[in-house]
Amino acid sequence: MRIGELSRRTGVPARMLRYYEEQGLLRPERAENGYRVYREPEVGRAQQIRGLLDSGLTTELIRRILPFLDGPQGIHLDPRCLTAETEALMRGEAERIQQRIDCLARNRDAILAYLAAVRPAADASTR
Amino acid sequence: MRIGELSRRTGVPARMLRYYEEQGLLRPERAENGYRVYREPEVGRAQQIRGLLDSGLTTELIRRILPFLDGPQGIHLDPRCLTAETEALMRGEAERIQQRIDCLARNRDAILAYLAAVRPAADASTR
DNA sequence: TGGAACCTTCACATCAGTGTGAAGGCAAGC
DNA sequence: GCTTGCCTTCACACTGATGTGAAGGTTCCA
Repeated sequence: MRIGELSRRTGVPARMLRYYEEQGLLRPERAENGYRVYREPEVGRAQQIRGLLDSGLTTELIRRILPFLDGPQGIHLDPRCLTAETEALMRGEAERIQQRIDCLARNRDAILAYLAAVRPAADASTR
Repeated sequence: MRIGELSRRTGVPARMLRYYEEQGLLRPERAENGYRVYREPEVGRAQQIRGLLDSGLTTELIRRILPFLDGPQGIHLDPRCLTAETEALMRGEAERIQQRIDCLARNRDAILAYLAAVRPAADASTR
């Protein structure tokens, strides 16, 4: 598929898909006329990148951990490519991601606790 | 305490503390000489703001939900101030925060699953 | 054949968060 | 006193992510 369709299917502006490519996050092939050609897996990939960026990760970090994140089932990288340094990076990043999660969860809970306290019945009725 | 001490205690640069104030996130009092004077609760508050910014929330959003987030125990806002619109905003934000959490958790799991698969023993030994 | 809708690259602009430095006032110790 | 360090405001600059527009090539359909 071309960039327009991927944009429509993911909700990610075409401009951003080009930017992600520029940053080394997506590597679409090219048709003979120069058009970008995306395959099916790029749909999830683009959304994943979007989510991580929204969560405060930088393109630089995403680029480094993305190779290890190929979907729920698959480990697509030869373990021999994993240097001790890279492993340390990944453990550190997992930890920092965890800290973000904890921070967000605390604040989500605070919001929900407030709402539950103010509108005791609403929580059940609106869900 | 003054801005320097708060900065040292929180790890947040003084420049940023001034910026958060400019954005309406912190409201320190002023000494007679014009110096900012922070109280004890601002320590946690500054760290909370930092964490939320790092997690991709904007100062504008933080400013709007912060009044409802006054610590684990306390609801410091009169429920009569909660309009239906504000309540909807908060529910929406709680949901978007949840989406961020889910995204981060998925990727954290992917990282850890990869590491566990590559170094089956390391996970237990390094923790 | 022509127009509509898509694609390309290039470039400039905006926004939030952050860094940094200048110029000057205040406070505490030698 | 003077120096040192902290504080103030103001301002300019950078970075990363994003918006937007220009100028031009491609695809497709009527």
